[in-house]
Amino acid sequence: MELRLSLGEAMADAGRELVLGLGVGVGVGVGPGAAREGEGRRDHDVAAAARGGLALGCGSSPEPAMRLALLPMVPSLGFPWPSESRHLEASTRGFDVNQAPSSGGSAWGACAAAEEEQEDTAAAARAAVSSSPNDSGGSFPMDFSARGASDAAPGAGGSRGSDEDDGRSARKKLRLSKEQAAFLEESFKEHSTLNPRQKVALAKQLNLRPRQVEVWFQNRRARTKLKQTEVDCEYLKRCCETLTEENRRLQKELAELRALKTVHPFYMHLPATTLSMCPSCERVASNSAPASAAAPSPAAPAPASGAGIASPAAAPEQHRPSSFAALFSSARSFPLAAPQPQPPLPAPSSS
DNA sequence: ACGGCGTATCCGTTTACCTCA
DNA sequence: TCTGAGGTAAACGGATACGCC
Repeated sequence: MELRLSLGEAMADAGRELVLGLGVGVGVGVGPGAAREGEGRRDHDVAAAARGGLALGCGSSPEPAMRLALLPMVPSLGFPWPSESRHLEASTRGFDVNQAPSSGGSAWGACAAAEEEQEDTAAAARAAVSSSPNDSGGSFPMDFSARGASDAAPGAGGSRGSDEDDGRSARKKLRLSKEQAAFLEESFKEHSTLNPRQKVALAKQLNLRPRQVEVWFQNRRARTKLKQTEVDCEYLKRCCETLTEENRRLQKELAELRALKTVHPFYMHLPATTLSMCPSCERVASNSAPASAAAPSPAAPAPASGAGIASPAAAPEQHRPSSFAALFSSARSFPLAAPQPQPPLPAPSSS
């Protein structure tokens, strides 16, 4: 597995909240399935992923064993978004992959008035744009004029409006001004999807075509998803490394124990009460019952076909592990992230 | 129930624009 | 100063889902 990771600077600096409950078999559900909400539309999948939440499910577990909230939680700005079932609550969002533009006011507060008047807003946007061509947004915040807006304006109004609508053959790609981008970013932080009214209102506010706003949000969602995928890859990479290290440690321990058994084959046939506990068993016992040192060891022999985790509740009265099965059955009780130091091999008792 | 239509989003791709060596 | 490579982001077209009639 080769993973290349390139986290954005904002992501690298972002405050992160890592909630782990990782099982061994890491099944990955990023966005879809892991955070599906209700209707089962793809919109929700991406939106859920865009919220910065990662759910890693472990196989059969019905609920995600791990939730990764890697992006900073941005306080709600209280924009007046219309409540729709497909829209997500603002409190759960917080992605700001690129930057968090500092905007003094509410983007949607500024748009609210524009949203009220809904009649033929596309035509109004056209008129607004045509009034300020090639102005690189010098009159922010209330007058957004894109560079080269005059080129983009004629196609306003129609979904999938193309530059060829006005007879031009080559599409002219205009760069949004910093102010426009910041405004869109603010809006996106509040809601990652737009309904038609919001789109038109934003377009009018920014002197852009609704199609441009739509495309910007689409691309923005794609960027968020890409960043989230990179973060997911990084986490899975760390998981893989941890598990590899754990596997390596267990293999080494197994080899040592086999060697021990070969040197002293009679070791296994001695009565349990005459055996001295090997360091690994000591470790298992201490991990399983740290609070009750005087209590019988819970590291009882586990069935070979068990789930691999010795259950203290299921363990009958046992004094000491009489075989190495307890060791193997309890291996999973070790915390993955904190490999245990390797104790030296016990000097085999010759008595 | 089924199909047609309009509209929405997502995805992959193209391409204009920008930066830098 | 010019130029080409590479990156970024706007825009496009197709696929698909959903609601309405």
